Amino acid sequence: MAAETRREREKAMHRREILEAAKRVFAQKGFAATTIDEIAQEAEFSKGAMYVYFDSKEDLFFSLIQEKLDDIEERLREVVESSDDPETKIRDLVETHLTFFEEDKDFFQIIASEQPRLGAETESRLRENMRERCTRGLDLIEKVMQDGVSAGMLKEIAPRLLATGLVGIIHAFTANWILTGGEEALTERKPVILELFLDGARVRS
Amino acid sequence: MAAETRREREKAMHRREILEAAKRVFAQKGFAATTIDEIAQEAEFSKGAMYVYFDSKEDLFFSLIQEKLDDIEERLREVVESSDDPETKIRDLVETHLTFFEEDKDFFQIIASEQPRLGAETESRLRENMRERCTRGLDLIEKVMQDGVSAGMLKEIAPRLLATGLVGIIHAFTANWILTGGEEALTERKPVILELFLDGARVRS
DNA sequence: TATATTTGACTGAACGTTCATTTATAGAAT
DNA sequence: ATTCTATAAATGAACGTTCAGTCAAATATA
Repeated sequence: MAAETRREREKAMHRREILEAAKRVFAQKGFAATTIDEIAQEAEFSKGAMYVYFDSKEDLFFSLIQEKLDDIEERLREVVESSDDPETKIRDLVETHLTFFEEDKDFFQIIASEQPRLGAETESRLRENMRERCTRGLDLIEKVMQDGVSAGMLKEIAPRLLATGLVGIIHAFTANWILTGGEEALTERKPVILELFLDGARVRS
Repeated sequence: MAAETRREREKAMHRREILEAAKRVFAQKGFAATTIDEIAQEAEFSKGAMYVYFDSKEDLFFSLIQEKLDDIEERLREVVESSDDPETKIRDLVETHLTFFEEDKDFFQIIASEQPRLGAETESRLRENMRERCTRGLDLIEKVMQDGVSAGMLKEIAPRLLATGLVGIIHAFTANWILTGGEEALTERKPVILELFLDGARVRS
């Protein structure tokens, strides 16, 4: 009975297509400025079809976000749970981030513009959920930093700040990469990011 | 004739009040989700009064943004034009940024969430203007980095990337500061930011 | 009294959501 | 094979709401 019918396969496919279309529009306009009509047009379905697959605009948006956040969280968890030393973990963490954003610029644009507003209070359960997931991701990186400090590999700086700093650099470089057209691969910037984070910008005296 | 009447003074004052109120609402909800009615209520004026002082919602938003961007650009320019050495300039640059955001969390929230969408194409002249100003600010910092590299004080890394990295760290720390309630002064994090940017997170071997 | 300021009801357009209807499909009956 | 039937998928017109922006009237000021 695991045998899927063609209808089931097509329905799942259509759902995917709508999600992909929505991602492109949300990335360009942001959640509030995006209309269901635009998404429907981009997905080449009628407006009504949107409500066959999703309950509401919010539901559509968060289905999108959550899938991706689950994805990156899993990838980060794999890196963290690998039994390598802290420095290798940091290098892999950067690699994972860059690869992820390179694969999906649109998703980066979405979180880059919606995440800042997570600080503002809100009554939505879905937004609460998104904040929680983002926090969990940072927690993972913080853990790696904690290990690095304990191992004497990283300076005695609050691990949360180390995590914040590294993610900040990664995001800034990604934004810059998108802004400048994204010709070369984003992952090419991995060495510069690591050099900057690990040893800083100053020439040793 | 430079003598301002009370009416003129009051009108200018009311304009300020509306701008301040708008800033609070925009910071919490973002441009698209903010309504003129909310701003009017926050400012304790009628909706109609908004259109006495501003042409449109966009006009109101960009009046706000531009004033602040002018302000910080001027402050940064002062730092850059001071004839100190590159390292001092970088330290002052960080100080200036942190002081500015500490004075005005709301403004930080606004640019943090609207700036990412500047990458997406748009037909608005005002958005174009905002992008230009942001770019000019980064150009200024890039110039400092360029000087640092030329002076042999900074590593041979593309100055644009150095500027991007530093601003990324500053923004990340500011966002973290706001998210955690902002108890202690943001400027207290200046030493950590500088340590991180100049010498990195790794313990010297 | 004349002028400047402020108001809030109003307008028309845009939006999210619903739903009666149409279209497409899969299986049953002939 | 062909027709019939039941079900699922897709549509787009219609609905109620919200919102940016307007304006005639009211109020305050000089």
